[in-house]
Amino acid sequence: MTTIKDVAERAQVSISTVSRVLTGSTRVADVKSEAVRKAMAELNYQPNAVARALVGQRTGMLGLMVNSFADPFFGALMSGVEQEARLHGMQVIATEGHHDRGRERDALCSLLARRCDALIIHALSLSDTELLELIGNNTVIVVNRHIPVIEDRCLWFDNFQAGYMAAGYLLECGHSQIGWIGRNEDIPDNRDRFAGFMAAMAEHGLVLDDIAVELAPGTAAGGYQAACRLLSKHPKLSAIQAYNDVMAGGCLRALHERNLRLPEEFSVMGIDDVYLSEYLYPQLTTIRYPIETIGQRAVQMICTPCDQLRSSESCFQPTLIERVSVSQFSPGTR
Amino acid sequence: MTTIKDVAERAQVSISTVSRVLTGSTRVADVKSEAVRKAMAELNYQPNAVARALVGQRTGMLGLMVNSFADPFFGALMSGVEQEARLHGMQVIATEGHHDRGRERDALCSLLARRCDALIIHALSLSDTELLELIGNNTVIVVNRHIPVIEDRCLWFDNFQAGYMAAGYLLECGHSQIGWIGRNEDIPDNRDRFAGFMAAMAEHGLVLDDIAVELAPGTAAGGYQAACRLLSKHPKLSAIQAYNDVMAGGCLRALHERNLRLPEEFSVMGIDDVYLSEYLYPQLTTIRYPIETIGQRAVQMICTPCDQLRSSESCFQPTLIERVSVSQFSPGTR
DNA sequence: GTCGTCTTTGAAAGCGTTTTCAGAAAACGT
DNA sequence: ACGTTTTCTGAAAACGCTTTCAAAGACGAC
Repeated sequence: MTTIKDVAERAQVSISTVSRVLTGSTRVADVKSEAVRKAMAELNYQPNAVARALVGQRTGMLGLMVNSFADPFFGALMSGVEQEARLHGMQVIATEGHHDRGRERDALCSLLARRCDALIIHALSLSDTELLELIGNNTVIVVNRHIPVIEDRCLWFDNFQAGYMAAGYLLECGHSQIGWIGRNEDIPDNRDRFAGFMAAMAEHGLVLDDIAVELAPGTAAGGYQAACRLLSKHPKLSAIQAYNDVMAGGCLRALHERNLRLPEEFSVMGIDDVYLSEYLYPQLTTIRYPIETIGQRAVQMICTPCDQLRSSESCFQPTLIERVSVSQFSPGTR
Repeated sequence: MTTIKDVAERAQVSISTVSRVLTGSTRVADVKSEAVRKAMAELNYQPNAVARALVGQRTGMLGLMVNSFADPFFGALMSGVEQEARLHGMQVIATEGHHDRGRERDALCSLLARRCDALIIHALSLSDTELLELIGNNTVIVVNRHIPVIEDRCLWFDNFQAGYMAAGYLLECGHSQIGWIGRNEDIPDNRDRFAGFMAAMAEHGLVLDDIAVELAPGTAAGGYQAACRLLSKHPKLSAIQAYNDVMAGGCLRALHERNLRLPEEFSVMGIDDVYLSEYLYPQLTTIRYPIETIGQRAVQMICTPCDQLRSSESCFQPTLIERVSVSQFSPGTR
């Protein structure tokens, strides 16, 4: 690799001068500056970002931890982060946490050791305390999580409202026999969405006993299994609300297998609005979780000086995406 | 940030000694080693990876360029890369190329400037020459592309065979009126898959004129549009072969809208076997592109000494994934 | 012609490590 | 008790850059 020294030699100047034309910090005489530029081009010189980071105490790297790269939800998050990062001349360095405490811990340590200028974290398994301890006083934005102590550095989603809105929409469409398919892990997202769902049901005079609930892993297969159980136990159901789009996808399969015409005979609703939901048949009516926007926003919070940052909510609100999978309840169709 | 110097001071030793217990390169007396370890723990010391990289001429970073993080195909690639990288103690640093020459160039330069130990590249827009020029003599694995000059550092997929296999399967199922939905961009993948498709058709005595072909952007929407055109122009079709799963997804929508019972009345086949295809209805029969494996393999090629590397093919072979979307042709069903 | 001011430049220190080198201390053999 | 080997340690150089500092010239004012 050619270094600043090689350039200096070739251009017959000191390395300080080369550095100066590189950073543009100080005026250098046109003759020399030209010579340096020529030498750099001839040697195909590329400044060493590692050395720069060491002396400048700034790596230009943005550490990102997500659960899994393969999950479209995180794909969207990463895309949002990368786009905005590029705008600010930063490079994303990413790790998977895999919903595992040890891995999440390792991943964070690794990012920290690499001296990222800031971290964007989506951690599922670490407790608030552990997380806080790990991040120390590094610049960190926590995504999809509300940790009161560092509320100003969290961006989260109103999961309660999402569940509430979803159920509200189904009720509005005339459904009253609505099943819930949730995750069998006790994570806050699940709790809150279910709580929102229940709140809407309660407002319509429906209480827990009336409601069909099945829990399963948060995968398509899980959604499928839960739907199968739900359908056999509660034949009068006319709609299902799933924890998220992925589970809703599995749910749709179960319904197709029973040869139900969708959405005429049965309605399904998701939450998240991932990439996937447009491809499902019928296209999934869902609640949008603006995860890509949250990714962008996180980077903005990091890269924009506080006073320039248009203040905005840390809690993102859900919006209803009306597609095809939910229809007006028509009794007796089935 | 606490440095090695702080630790040395607290442990009453020189920084050399601290460094030695850190790397484990040389024996140090138990007393001192203990003292150092204690000091490190008390100060919560974490070695600075940047400084290490500078002196060690090794960053432990693996640069990865893909088209888009949000695309499930690349999600799978990234997952494969990250898993294997972690195994080798390397950190992935990722960029999007966005199928844009300028961006791909910038992205590569950025990764190179950061002195990644190796690069894994999926570039769509850069020409072979440009790519070769950019990578210089850095360690690089090129994915999904066959550049003869550096064949030993390429991993690609037998797209011809994939197209051939897909068409072969449809023909085997008794279909003879088969449409092709391809991309309207002239990229090698598309060419090769189509060529394979045509070769299989030719073997069965079908020539170009008999075959319905529609081109569109390589998205679900593109697949949908192409399918609509195809179906209206060629009412006798009983099957469609799509360029990939995503387009096949759009294609399925067009068929659903026509109220065809799938797969009894119409068969659809994809290529890639992305995350998505299991969620489609009916679940997509497709040709598997082992992209995650390719990602792992790329990292192995980088991190494993040549002599230990079980030699294996650079060209990955397709496999048929039989799901539901293709059925035996039964004349008159429709 | 002398002085002060400005511009431009190179030397050198420093960023946080690893590693080489050589010296000190301990252990060993006779 | 004395040389010799071995073990352990600290000083210092190096990695490639940025930035401070001070010196050298250039320039204008008096």
